[in-house]
Amino acid sequence: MSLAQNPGMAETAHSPRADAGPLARAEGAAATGPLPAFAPLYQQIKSLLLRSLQLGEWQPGQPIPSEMDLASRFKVSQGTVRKAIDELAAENLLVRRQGKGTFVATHAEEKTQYRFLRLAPDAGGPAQLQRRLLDCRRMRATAEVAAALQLPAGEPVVEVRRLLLDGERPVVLDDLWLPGAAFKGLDAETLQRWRGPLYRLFESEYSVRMIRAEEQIRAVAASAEEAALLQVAPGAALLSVERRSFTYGDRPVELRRGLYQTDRHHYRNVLS
Amino acid sequence: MSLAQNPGMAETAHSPRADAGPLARAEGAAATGPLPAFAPLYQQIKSLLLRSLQLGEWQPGQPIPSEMDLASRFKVSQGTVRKAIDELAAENLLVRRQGKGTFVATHAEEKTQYRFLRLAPDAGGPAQLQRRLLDCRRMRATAEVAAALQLPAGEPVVEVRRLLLDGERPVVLDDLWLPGAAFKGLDAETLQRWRGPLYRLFESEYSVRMIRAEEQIRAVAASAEEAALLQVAPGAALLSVERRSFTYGDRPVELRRGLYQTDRHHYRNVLS
DNA sequence: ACGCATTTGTTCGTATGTATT
DNA sequence: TAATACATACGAACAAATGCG
Repeated sequence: MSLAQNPGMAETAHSPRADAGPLARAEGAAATGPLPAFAPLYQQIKSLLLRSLQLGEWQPGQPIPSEMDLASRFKVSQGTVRKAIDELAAENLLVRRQGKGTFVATHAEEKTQYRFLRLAPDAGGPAQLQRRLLDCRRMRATAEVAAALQLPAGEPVVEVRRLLLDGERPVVLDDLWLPGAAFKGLDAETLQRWRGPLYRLFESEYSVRMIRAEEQIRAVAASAEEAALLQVAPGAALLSVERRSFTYGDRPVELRRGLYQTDRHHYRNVLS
Repeated sequence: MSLAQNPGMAETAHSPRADAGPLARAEGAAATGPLPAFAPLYQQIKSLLLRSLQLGEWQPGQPIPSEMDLASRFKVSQGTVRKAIDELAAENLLVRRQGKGTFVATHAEEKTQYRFLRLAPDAGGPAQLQRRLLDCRRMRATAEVAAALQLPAGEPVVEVRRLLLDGERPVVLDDLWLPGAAFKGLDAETLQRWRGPLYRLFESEYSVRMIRAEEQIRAVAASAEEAALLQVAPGAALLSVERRSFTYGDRPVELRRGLYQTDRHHYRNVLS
């Protein structure tokens, strides 16, 4: 598809509005929902790149075409492509590597094992936690889970419960729910076999890439069951971290409720 | 000060290293500490802008010179200045307004009253909280407070305790410590008179601008005193939010410990 | 109410620097 | 060493928003 059908554009028509028509229509049909009809060129390019990411044209960890290739594909200057990529890189959807290319971000190679886990030990370096699977079953979504995942009530979901341990000491009790349709074949054995972060499994085996998450954090008192699993006294104060994770197009694909034992760890956050 | 003393630079020497010498020396003398001797031009411009902000050459809420003015002052192109400003704007130190100019960020006009308060009601819009001052006294820093504020032990500090209330209901109990030297004259009466966020007071009356903060979040059990103030049962689970706030040059200028009552509110965070 | 000047925002083009293969 | 790809830097032109006369 040609972005700029007006052949004289480069010389005479720098206005983004002048050429926004055809592209804007194409965007309106994308799964991300209707976009403003008129937008700067680089925003339109960004939307096109986003669409290619969403459609899986480029896979996580793989390079996207070079800036020059994209510029000629979209019939815009390299600088315009660059600005679009800049924003996607700032949103952690792409990763630039000088001399090598621009790559689709992946959970498969992040140095920080846990990009989304903000728990840190009070003393010492980053957390090194072991996983212990407690449960994995298929069920029908409760009203709450269905609402969080934007599914019809009663839809099949996968429910997982697990522990994260710092040596012998349980630190996190995670309950999470996934849309059953997107995670066909996910079961206890799959999870048992898996070494590594869940989001890496989701990405490599189920083509579901988490790109963003929202958390609601509270202090709660441990129930008897939770206390037993985390080896604390019933009623002890725990951090409740309720997370909704999203993939492309702001589609929620995971609901997770973590209970953190914060005697020797804390949740770290940076405000700026 | 001229950034590029080589008069032929604009025409012949686009290499950032070729002209980094004089500027790099100037940077090394700045309060932000030694910087890498060689850096891209726009990074050097960014450092110069940062220095002007730190020295108060441009005040919060006021416009900085236009991109063209800065370009001619530093003898670089407008695009290079632009990239430096872009980064400072991304860090929330500057605010760009099309058609008006670029302004030094300020706490005095943020729509979100509370840029740093992440507490949100479970239902309804953003929090609207009343302040109630409980205590304000001058004291000598404990070892812990001194370490957090990077002061010698025993240095004078201001200790403040206050409540934030949602209507009749206490929601936040804040204890905070400030370096006494930087906040001369701050006392209970000053705080009583003040309407508005503390950071706005700090900025306008004491020329201390918070630009960044780090938080450590835990779940704790309410002490008898805390429980009484927050009108919860002793031992109830509360969110403990320990915050260190920084001004230019990563200098810590506030230690704050908030206890949040999270029955009807939650701490909101976004991961990306 | 209108036009003009100013300032940031967008877009193009070109050249050179730096890192990787 | 050469080719490729991203990074930096310059310049130019026009668009859009704002404020002033």
